[in-house]
Amino acid sequence: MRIYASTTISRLKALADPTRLRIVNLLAVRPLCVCSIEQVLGVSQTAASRHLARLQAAGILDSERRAQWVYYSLDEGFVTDHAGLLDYLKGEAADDVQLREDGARLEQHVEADTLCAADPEASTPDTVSVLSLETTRTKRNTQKEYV
Amino acid sequence: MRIYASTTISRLKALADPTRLRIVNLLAVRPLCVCSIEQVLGVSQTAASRHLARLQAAGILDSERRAQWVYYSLDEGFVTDHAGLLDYLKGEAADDVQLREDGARLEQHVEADTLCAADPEASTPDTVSVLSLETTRTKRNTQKEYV
DNA sequence: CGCGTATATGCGCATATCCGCATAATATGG
DNA sequence: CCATATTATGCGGATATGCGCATATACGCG
Repeated sequence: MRIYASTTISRLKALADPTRLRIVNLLAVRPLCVCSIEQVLGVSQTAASRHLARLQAAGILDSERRAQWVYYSLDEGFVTDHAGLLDYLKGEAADDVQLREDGARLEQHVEADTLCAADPEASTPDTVSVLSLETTRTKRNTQKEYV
Repeated sequence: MRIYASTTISRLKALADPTRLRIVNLLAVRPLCVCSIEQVLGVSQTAASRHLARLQAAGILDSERRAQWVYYSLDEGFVTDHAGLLDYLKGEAADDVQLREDGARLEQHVEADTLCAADPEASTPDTVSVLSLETTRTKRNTQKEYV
């Protein structure tokens, strides 16, 4: 197995995949759990999990477990240390049909409140217990008909 | 063979390779012929040619034949349309040991005038004939002892 | 604990990538 | 035309990547 001399390479490699770029495009809007990403992008659970792991290994994403769900978000260090790269990608995304459609689809799900679980941004784990989230949506598959 | 939905992906894929990033790092300084790139980076002729072709296919490099030599340079359109990406890469290069060493080695070759052929920037093909280049260096292998 | 949901991972397969060797293609000069 | 130098490319092998299937793991709940 090859070890890359620079992590610049692993970052670029991580971003050089259509599905992973779509994921970063979504997470630039807001953190999401794995099942939401599956929903919005229409990719398999396996693919979503694997691509997310790859992006996290490259230092691009961070993850936080909350109950059964794992929320992925852009890594804070990545956002600050590689703002130039992120800005470039956002510019490219604005010109890309599929990435724009993904963003629109995400927005629809947010407005219709059809994402699999509560908004992770609404509160930090410290202030509100996971147990108090009554709006939790269950069973990933109940959403699949909407797609 | 897969066709990528967006050329953003092919650009990132092209850059997501250590040797190709080293090549872009050199060509950001000045255009170079294939044999000079071999010299400075210490890579095989095959590898240099293949990586250059990949970068050119992604729209990152441009090439111009002059006599037996093919000079590669950063594509003008790439530099203007993707300045953000290029700037990011330059910033990363400043922090990368190998890329800095490559730059220093290139500078040494330039100052010692040990590159394989005359400076392509000195003149355009229109103003000065190829035949007038007396400083042409020949036989790629004569330089190899210096490495 | 046992069950259901969400996520991660081992495995095999198809394909892509990277490399070196050999050779072809291009260009110059005698 | 022939020899030489530079660059490109066909080929095969080693490795990496992406995917789906099946299964393991983590978590909350009753």
